[in-house]
Amino acid sequence: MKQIINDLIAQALLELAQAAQIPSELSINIQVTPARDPGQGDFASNIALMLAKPTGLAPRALAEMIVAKMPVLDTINKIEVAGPGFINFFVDSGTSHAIVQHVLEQGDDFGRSTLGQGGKIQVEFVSANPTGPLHVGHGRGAAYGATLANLLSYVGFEVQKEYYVNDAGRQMHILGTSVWLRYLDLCGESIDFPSNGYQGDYVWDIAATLHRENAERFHKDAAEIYADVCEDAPAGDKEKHIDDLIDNAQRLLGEDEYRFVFDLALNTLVKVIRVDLHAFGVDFDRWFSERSLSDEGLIEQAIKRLQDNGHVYEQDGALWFRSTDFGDEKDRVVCRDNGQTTYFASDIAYHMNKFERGFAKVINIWGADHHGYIPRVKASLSALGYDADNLEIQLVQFANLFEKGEKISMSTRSGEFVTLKQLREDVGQDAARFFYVMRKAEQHMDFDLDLAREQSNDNPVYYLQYAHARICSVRRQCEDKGLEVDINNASLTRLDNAHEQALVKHLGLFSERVESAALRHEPHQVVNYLRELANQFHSWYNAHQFIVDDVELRNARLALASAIGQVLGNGLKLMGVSAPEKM
RNA sequence: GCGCUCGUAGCUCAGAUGGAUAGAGUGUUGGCCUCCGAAGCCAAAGGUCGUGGGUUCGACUCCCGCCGAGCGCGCCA
Repeated sequence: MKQIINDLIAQALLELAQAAQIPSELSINIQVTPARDPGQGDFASNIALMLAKPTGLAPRALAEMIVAKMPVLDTINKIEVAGPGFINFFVDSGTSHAIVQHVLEQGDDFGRSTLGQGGKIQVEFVSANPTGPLHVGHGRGAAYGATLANLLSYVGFEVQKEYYVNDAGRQMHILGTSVWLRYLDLCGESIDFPSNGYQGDYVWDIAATLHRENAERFHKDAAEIYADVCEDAPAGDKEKHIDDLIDNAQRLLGEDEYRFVFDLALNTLVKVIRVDLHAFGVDFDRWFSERSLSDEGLIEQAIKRLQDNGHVYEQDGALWFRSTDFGDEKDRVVCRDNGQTTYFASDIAYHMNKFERGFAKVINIWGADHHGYIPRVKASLSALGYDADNLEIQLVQFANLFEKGEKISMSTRSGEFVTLKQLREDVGQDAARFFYVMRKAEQHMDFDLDLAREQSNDNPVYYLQYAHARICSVRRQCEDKGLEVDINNASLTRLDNAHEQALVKHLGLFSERVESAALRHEPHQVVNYLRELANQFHSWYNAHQFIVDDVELRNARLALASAIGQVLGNGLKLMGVSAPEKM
């Protein structure tokens, strides 16, 4: 309908141009928006306001001219000029009502589109270091990423969901060494656990498994372990302290044995994370190992390609990528003076690999604390010869947790955090998923745990689910009463009160809203749409009886109700939220 | 100091490419179940859109200054 109106305006403008009443070469961007008020019809365009200046005509006069040139269509009852020069379109109710039939016919596919034309798009999200279980801070990215992937898929993209596993690097070594030290404790050694080690209970669990299955295999003497180790904080340097311990662990155990402990810790936690996410309704198509990049020589390849393109120089014994040539604020080291490549070098190789895999678009969902990292990654893509615009980095702000009115400070290192699993068990899967995507990603969000726990029945998600359950209940009532119900051939023109007309109009906006939410990466748009739909439904429900003696009217109302239920279900499914038939 | 994300009702938040009278939820106050599910509906109240300028027919939206919040600014990951 919107497109039809768009065409109408375009045609009218063309005729006006041909009649030389307006200049012919105008850059026009016709805007047709859903009207906000029934008195303003169904759709409105501000075209006359926008063209007032370039044509030198008064907005209202121009609007009248445009309207006069518009062909008469039987799908549009009335076109009028209002306000400062808006053109309002009143769509024939029979035409509007067709949407109800359309929804019922399309069913679960209503709202789908081919907008993406099968374009390959990758969404990488969560990608938390496997140094501990996921906590509530990771939940937002998980829920958001999964929903965004659903949306993109729904509008016709071929979407691949990926988790980048940081299985190389210092943090993982600290974890491996933490596990080993706990293991030594279980072996009876007296261990002064490093302040910078990972202190969560899960570290003990992994150490216990290591001890149970391997007995004394990795047992070394505490005196040797602490030989030549820098003193821990507060007297010494806690960073140096842990690094020395890692060095000793590698030396005493040897490469293979050290790797065994390291991999046990890594694999255990990756599995914990995968199971947690699955329970949260979030599944990935691929878990990409950071370590595989160096194993397969991709980091070398990436650096060589940068060198070949002339974007690398040597200084102070290190290799630098001249990212300032591409807008970064300073150049970045890719290979240290000790010969080791940096984390950034891995990331360059990783992103190169993403595009080598043929993705037309790559979306990274990052915590907002990584925003300073964006320019250098984009710079590296440009330097490698890719269009950096095909990498879209979506930042997600942290959710501040509040409990008993106080902000909870969390730290993976200290083991003090609320896990995603705990949250899910507290407030329920549906509420947790819904809560996270209710708000715009860039918006700072307060997450009141007490409220989420104690008032979970007041969570907005129930408002939507309740509407769906009510609709199902009405259908059950009809069955119980043995009433004749034929929603597929209903006389939809009987839907003539204000509530019904508003609902019909709102149903017609779903597809467009889903597309907008997908392209703009804003799942909350769907949430808001559904809340409005549920609200209109509840109002209608309270104002009118559905199960009436008039069969024709009853069928019409049940058809509309069913269509609403269908759209609610489709929308909730996109967010990973269930649409219960009973509550 | 520089950069990024923000600042909208008591609180939590919506307000796409600038458009008509800035909206929900929650909280407060008052109504609605002999009637399809009251986890609902209706009504009232609540605002200098952080602030000061600018751009124009029109600014919550765009530009600049300032105030305030969070986060970044390593040969860490």
